[in-house]
Amino acid sequence: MAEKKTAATENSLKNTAAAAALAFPNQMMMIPENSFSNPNTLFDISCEQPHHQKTSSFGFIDMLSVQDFTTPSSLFDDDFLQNITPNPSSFLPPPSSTVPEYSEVVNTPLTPNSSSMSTSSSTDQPPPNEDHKKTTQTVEEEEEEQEQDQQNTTKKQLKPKKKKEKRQREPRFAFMTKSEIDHLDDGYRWRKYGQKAVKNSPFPRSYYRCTSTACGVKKRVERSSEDPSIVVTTYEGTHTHPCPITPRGSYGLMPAETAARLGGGGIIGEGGGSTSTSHFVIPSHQMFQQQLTPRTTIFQQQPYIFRNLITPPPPPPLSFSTTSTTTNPTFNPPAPSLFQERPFCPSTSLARDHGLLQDMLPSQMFKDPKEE
DNA sequence: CGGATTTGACCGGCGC
DNA sequence: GCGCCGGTCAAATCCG
Repeated sequence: MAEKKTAATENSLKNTAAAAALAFPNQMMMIPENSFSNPNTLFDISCEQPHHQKTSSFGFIDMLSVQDFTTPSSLFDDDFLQNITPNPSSFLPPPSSTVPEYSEVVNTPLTPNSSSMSTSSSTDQPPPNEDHKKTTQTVEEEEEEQEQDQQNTTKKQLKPKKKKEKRQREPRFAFMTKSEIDHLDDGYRWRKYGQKAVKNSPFPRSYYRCTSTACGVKKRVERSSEDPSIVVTTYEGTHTHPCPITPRGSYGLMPAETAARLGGGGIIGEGGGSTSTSHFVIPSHQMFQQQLTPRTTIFQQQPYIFRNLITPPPPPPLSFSTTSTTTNPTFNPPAPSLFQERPFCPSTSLARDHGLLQDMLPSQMFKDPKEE
């Protein structure tokens, strides 16, 4: 079970990265979490976004569901892939190889401003050496810790935890989305369990948990204090269940399993309940063009992989909440095929994702993070 | 009425 | 040791 979970975790990381890259080609950035407050990094790619932004308005859902791009582009290099998928040839690697939670990948910023992003890092990020320790941890240890962690989590965090052992965190993925909607619908059902005021920010941070039992995936949603139009969504953990999305429209074609591995990623649907959703579609060829623009900046730093997607402010949110790819009045989704063409083949999705991941991000982005 | 949200309290980690 | 802060709990409340 733990093994399964671990593998899933790894896969989620991989898939999420790929999906994010696919979905937000020219908007995606991976940056340290505390760089969220730095709008410059965002504007670097968002404000200057040309007209094509409209067509790049990828929804969160789309991002998570679109995976089957078969592009020859090779934007990922092995470094990154190995960090994300230590065992690229196999998608059932030993759990210890997962450790994406501390995958240390910092991408070389493509923008001048990005330096600010690379310098900052989350406070709870262990030093690289520690990462290594983690990665070299034995499978048993990992599993035990994960189980313990899970138990602690499921039972109650108020319970005394094992000393020494720092609470291990699931891999986290942060998305920055330019949206009026705080809680983007990703196809999963979330229950809000807390809200806290964010220091130095007028906007509170909301805490959500996947409502599915035994699924400990959490996410945090907050707005950038610098740019209120930007929503930072941070996922933590991996779904252990299929996406509960209602089979509406083409989204139903997305393999639930894959969605579940997306660490909060999923497909649009009723899942979010009252929350509105973003929905964007972009043609694959366009995506790849865009992702090659200089404004595409991707940062990764352990233990998180941050993806910043700046999506244009959605029209009336409700217009995005549909699963139909043609409901966006301001944007003509060229490719329902993005979803429909994708074979329902979860078992191969990982391999696909791997390839996608590799294809989606510039190799230079995944060079040695410490080069910064 | 059941599920989701709100919100104040609580806990643990961390820095000083 | 203490205070700050992020994260979580859980009772109260809201809502469909």
